[in-house]
Amino acid sequence: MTRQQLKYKRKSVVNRKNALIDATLSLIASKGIKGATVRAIAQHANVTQGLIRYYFNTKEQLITAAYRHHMGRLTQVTFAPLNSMPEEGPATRLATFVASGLVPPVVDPGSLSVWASFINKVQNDKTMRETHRETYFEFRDCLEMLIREALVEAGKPASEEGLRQLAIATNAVIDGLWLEGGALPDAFERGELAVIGVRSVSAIIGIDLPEGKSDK
Amino acid sequence: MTRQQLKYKRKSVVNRKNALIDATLSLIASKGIKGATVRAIAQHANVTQGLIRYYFNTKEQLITAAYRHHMGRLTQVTFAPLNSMPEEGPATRLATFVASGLVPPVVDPGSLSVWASFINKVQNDKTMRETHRETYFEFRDCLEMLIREALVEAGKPASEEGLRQLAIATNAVIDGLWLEGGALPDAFERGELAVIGVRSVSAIIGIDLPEGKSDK
DNA sequence: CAATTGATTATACAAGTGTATAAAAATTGG
DNA sequence: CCAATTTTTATACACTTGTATAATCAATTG
Repeated sequence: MTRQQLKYKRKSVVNRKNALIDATLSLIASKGIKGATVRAIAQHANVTQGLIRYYFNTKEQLITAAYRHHMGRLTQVTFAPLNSMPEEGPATRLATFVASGLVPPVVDPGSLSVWASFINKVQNDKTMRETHRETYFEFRDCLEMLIREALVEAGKPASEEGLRQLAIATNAVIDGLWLEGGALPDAFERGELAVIGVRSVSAIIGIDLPEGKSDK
Repeated sequence: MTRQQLKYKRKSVVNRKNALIDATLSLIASKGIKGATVRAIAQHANVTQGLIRYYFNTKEQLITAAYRHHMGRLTQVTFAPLNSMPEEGPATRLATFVASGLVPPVVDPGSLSVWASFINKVQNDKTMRETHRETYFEFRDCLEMLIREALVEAGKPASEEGLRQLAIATNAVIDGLWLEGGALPDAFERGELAVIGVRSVSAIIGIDLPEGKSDK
């Protein structure tokens, strides 16, 4: 009584894990957390459901890994432009950083959906809460540094408390525009959010920032 | 073979519906959307699970009603202070409006969790998308009006396009601070978000707004 | 190329899910 | 106070969920 089994190709561990994580994020992005069942994930990744447990002891582990992956990608995409222009002045660097978080693929309904789906787990799971906290402060500290340098350059240095508040405010502008762009993608012109973001940050810290981010 | 049935009190339709909606929102706030099962909701509302279907044809209906209820409450709490001071000047009214959305119970982990839990459904369900759209533009249009009046008062009227962008930016500041306050409640002092919010909006629109919102 | 190891599939299972329906209790009207 | 109606409970059901395990196939290695 031999059972006929489908043919398959073996993949490396990281390939499989990434494929499963991608399938998970893709499903959460489109159908929410409820759409990310083990069976749906397996189907989306073109494997059978048993394989998931071979790579992840539990579904919770897969979900947690997917969250880290998503946040890591957001961070990476946002920081990349900054790292590729180490020789520019502080004002330009700050403007670039702000704008890079306000265009696709960071601003995106799916990206927002994934982030939102994890919020509750972040609040209840200690590990995820720590990941979230780190991501947030990584952003904010970077902003604070960029703002400090820009203010020094302009000859208007601020106090530590002042810097903290400016960083919180600037971060809020970015997060708020990111949120709105993801929640109502049709309500804004292309590139509009980035322009508004840079202009607002410019006003908040009291420094003229270069707006016309050359598309190259 | 008569079965022993528990005693109970009958309640009015609106009372029951509200109780079920409250239980739903409470569960979503603490345990996320997955925690809001019909059985858990019924237990939280001290009824048996069958009753839910008596008041709501389907669980989807209950969820949708809960979403409307939550958004309506947020709107109400934010607009209440504004409506209670119709005789104040535009600047004061704007500052009050901004600040009222940046203190509890609007800024709150549970409130954020509920909002986030619905984001995906909002993107996929036409009815909920419309509710969301209306809520957003109700806020933004109100902000735009307050900003317009404040600018006129200060003798710096802006163009329509300029006003639109200022409203988007101001709304983003509020949303961003709201989001951060709900996601990391321990990261900010009490009242800090409101102060930063008013100060930022002040800088963005270029008008001095009264900061010290008297606690009365 | 045979044998062993490791990856993948197939299948089963218990628990939880939303929904459906009949019985029982509470309320109302005559 | 009895009959009719509405609200609430109790129970059942089919389906989905995450997990567990054994069979089977692919790759590696000697």
